[in-house]
Amino acid sequence: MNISQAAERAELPPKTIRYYEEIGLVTPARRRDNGYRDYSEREIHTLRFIARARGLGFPVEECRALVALYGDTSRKSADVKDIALRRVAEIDRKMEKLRSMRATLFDLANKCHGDGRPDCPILNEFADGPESTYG
Amino acid sequence: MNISQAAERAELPPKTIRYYEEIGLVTPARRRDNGYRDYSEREIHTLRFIARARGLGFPVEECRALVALYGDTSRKSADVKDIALRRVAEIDRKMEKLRSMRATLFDLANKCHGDGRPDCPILNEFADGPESTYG
DNA sequence: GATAAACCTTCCAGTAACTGGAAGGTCAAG
DNA sequence: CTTGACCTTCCAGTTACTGGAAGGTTTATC
Repeated sequence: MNISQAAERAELPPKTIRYYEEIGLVTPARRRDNGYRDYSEREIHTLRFIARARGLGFPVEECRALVALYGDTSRKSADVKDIALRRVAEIDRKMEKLRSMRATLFDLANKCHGDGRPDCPILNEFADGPESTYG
Repeated sequence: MNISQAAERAELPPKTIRYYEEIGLVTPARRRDNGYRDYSEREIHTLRFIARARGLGFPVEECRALVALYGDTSRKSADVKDIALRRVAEIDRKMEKLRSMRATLFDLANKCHGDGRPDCPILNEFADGPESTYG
C-alpha cells in the first residue's frame, strides 16, 4: 500500500508518516522496486496507535515509550498507567494556567467599555501591573 | 541601566530582551561607548508591559499590536477589547481540547488495574480505537 | 508515443518563542 | 594582574510538523 492510502487509513498526513520514520518512531517501511514505501496492515495499525496517542496529547517521545510498551508482551500495566496519569497531571497544570489567564483577561475585558474612546483598563493593567483593588 | 538589571525589573531574561529587540518588538536600546545596551525607565516600562501581555498568553505578534495601541493615544478601547476577547475565545478552545483529552485519559487510566500484569485498556484503546461501550 | 495528472522521492526552509553555549570584549575588586 | 561577573555576537537546538522545490513513476487519455 502506498503512503497516501496508508495515511488515510492511519489518519495522519503522508508527511507526518515520513517524519515519524525519519525520527525513528516507526521502523522504516519496506520499499518497492520503484523506491516507493509499501505499508502493511501491521504498520498501519502502529501508525493509528500513534495517531491516537498523539491525539490524546502524548508528546512524540512518550509515544515512543508507549509503542515500545505495546510491543512488549511482558509489560506491566502499571507502567502504562503511570505514563497516562502523568499526562493527566500535565494537562491539569496546563488547564490551571489557562483558567487563570482566562479569568484575568475576561475580567479586564469586562471592565473595558469597548467604544471609540482611548481609555482602556486592559492596557492600563499591562502598563502598570495588577492593581490591588481593595474595596 | 545594564541589560541584567533591566531584565530583573522587567521580569524577563536578558536573552529574551535581546530577542525582542532582534525581532523588532522593542526599539533597539541605545548603546554606551563600550557597546553595552543602556535602558531607561521608559524602556523597562515597555518591557514589563510585554512581559505581562505574554504572561496572559498573547502571542508575540499580538503583543506587537498591543504595544502599538498602547502608544497610540487616539486608539479605540474597542480594538483592545476585541483582541482580548479573541484571546479569551482561543483560550476556551484550548481548554475544551484539554478537557476532552483529560476525560478520556482519566477514564482509561481508571479502567487500568495498574499492576504487574500486561493487560492494559489504555494500550488496547490506542491499538483498536474508541470502543463503543453501550451499557 | 506524447502528455498531463497524480502519485512518489529527497532535501531544505520555516514555524513560535525562546534557550544554551561558544568565543571574545569589559569592568570592578583585591 | 588576575578572577569573576558582566557584556557582546552568532550559531544551534528545541517541538512536531508543514510547505515547497526539484525530479522520478505511474496511470489515463489523446
